[in-house]
Amino acid sequence: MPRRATIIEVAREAGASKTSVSRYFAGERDKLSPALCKRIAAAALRLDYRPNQMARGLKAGRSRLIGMLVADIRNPFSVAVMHGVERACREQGLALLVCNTDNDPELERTHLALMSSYQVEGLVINASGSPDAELQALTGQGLPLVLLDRELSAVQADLVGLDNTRALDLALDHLAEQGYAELLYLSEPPERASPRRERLAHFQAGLATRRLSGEAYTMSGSDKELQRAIKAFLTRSGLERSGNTPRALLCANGAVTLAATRALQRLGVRLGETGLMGIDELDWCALIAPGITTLAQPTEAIGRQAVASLLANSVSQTAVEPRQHRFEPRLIARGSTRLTG
Amino acid sequence: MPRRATIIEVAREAGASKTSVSRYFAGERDKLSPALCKRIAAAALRLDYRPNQMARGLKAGRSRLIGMLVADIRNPFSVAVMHGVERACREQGLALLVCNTDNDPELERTHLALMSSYQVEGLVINASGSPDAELQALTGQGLPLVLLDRELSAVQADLVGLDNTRALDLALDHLAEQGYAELLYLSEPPERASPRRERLAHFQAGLATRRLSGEAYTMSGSDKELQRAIKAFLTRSGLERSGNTPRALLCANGAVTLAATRALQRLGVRLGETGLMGIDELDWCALIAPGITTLAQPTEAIGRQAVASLLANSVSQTAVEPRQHRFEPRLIARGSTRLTG
DNA sequence: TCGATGAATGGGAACGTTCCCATCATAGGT
DNA sequence: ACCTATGATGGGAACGTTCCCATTCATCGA
Repeated sequence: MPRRATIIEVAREAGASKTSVSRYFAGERDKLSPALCKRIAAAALRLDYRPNQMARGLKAGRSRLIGMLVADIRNPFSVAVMHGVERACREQGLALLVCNTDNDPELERTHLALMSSYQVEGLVINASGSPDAELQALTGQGLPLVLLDRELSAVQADLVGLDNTRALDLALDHLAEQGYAELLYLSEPPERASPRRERLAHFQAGLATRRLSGEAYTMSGSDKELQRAIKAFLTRSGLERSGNTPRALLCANGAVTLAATRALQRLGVRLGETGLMGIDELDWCALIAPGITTLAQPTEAIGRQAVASLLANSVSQTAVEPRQHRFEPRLIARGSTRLTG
Repeated sequence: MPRRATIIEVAREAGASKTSVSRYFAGERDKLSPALCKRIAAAALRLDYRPNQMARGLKAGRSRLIGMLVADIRNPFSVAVMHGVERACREQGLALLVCNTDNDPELERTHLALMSSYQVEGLVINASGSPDAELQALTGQGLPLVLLDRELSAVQADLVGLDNTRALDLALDHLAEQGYAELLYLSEPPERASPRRERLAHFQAGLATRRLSGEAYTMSGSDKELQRAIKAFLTRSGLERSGNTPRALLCANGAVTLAATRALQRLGVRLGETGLMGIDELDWCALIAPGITTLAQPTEAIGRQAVASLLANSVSQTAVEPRQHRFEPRLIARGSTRLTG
């Protein structure tokens, strides 16, 4: 079983020194004479040489590795962003070490330690808990961090994510325009995740100016419970105006949209007549009866920006003020927010 | 900015030698006296020491890294398997380096080289092209490989994936049982991906014994084309029996199911009356009108088995005969294969 | 009492790089 | 002709580990 060739063997084969070979592969070919370059290239090809990244990482402290910590890898939003991150990394010649925490703060800590032990050069973090101490330690060591989607107040780092203010403005405008007057906002528990809090807050804040009435429900447990809450919202008599005003559900993210759709189907509700709108665009939103209206996040751009921020922060070692990169959602209007009456 | 502590510093702090500290962290604590263990533990804690995996990987040749090459990271099936792989790795103290090739054979080659340069200890490969030469080189170096879902005849490696024979038997049995007699099998181009070929072959092979008639259509291009093909299938007069026999569509994977569902909706077809069934279970299959019948793959198990195979092959250096691990799908019967008439 | 055994511990080379510094030739300015 | 700047190249230490090989010291059977 042939061992992999080392830089020394290439050097010997090419009749050069290991320094020259190292230079060649470190992209300093302009410092080498064309003749030497050619010899090294030939030798490397003959021996199928590839620089050992472990050795590189050890000596130079440059692992060329970016870590990405994802709260839930089965969330299509996360995967879509990851796709953007991956592309951006590739363009920079970086590899991506992915860790999924399954929303377990304990596992999150473990994985953070793991990534740091691999000397990652940057970390994209979609937090599940609040590993503040760990992250502070890492930034303290000069490791560039980017927070993805979820904010962590104790951590000085750039944030990339959705412009939640804009998102809720868009959503509320659209729903109001379409004639819905009473809204039920559905969200997962907002305590731990900052976008949930922000969205909820902006939902509440945006109602008055549009003369909408609305309330929020937090999905804590079972589908059953959610179904009951929706039913209660839909069947009770009008609040502000007399008679039955058009009502709509607004879902805080893709998971909620899924659960809400399920519940509405069980209740036998006709979409459109009862409005339904969700943040996050998913494959199937176009397929449910008249189509579900969504706000699509520019996931690819978010991913790319995450890497860009990382790179920017690793260049300027001086601790710059953390920046926020908020991206605009795109409204995809479909039948679920079209009153048929 | 504090540099990270090294093994030497821990040794000094603990009043021990670096060898002992190394032993401690390599899991050879039983070779150390309890007193020394305690001192080292305390020192490591005080200095927040973490072994440098790059150095480890260099010296011992053990990177503790597993590479996973995914053809399409936005495919929910791939992500689900990846989730299983990740869990299994975690249990073994392995980290996962993920590369997405976006179905680009060229990129696949690049990523293979990348992973090998990180000295991964095993490779899970969901191939997009046929990087035979590269993979042979890697196995030649003693790197354990596992093929995921897609077979590569030139490569001697275990395969984990779906039992496609069983899958098509299940599908055809179910459809026949439900009273459908004429089938249209929809697939993406079967040339390059072995499961597509296998499924198609077993579809064709399984028709006769069940007295089904069927044909296959390959989705090459636009939704429009697919829609036209489906329409042709549905509207032409009965083939074997006179009159209109019940007809059904069978989709080779999740992506096809999505496209077919879209097409059927455009055509205004009622599901059930026209049967629809797909391989791969997706979030939304339960949500489309009467529910779409699917064959669910045990993705988690597939992922775990991939890692298990890797581990098995890295222990026994003797080239064992490659094994195939074929998993049974689970039928989830829904309304889309229930004749209402 | 003594060498043999074995357990606990430590010193140092090696893993494959990078990078500082040295060397050497060539050329250019005086 | 000489000194120096410049460019091409190479030697060797170092990065933080692991692991082979000592070394020490207590224990034990004869």
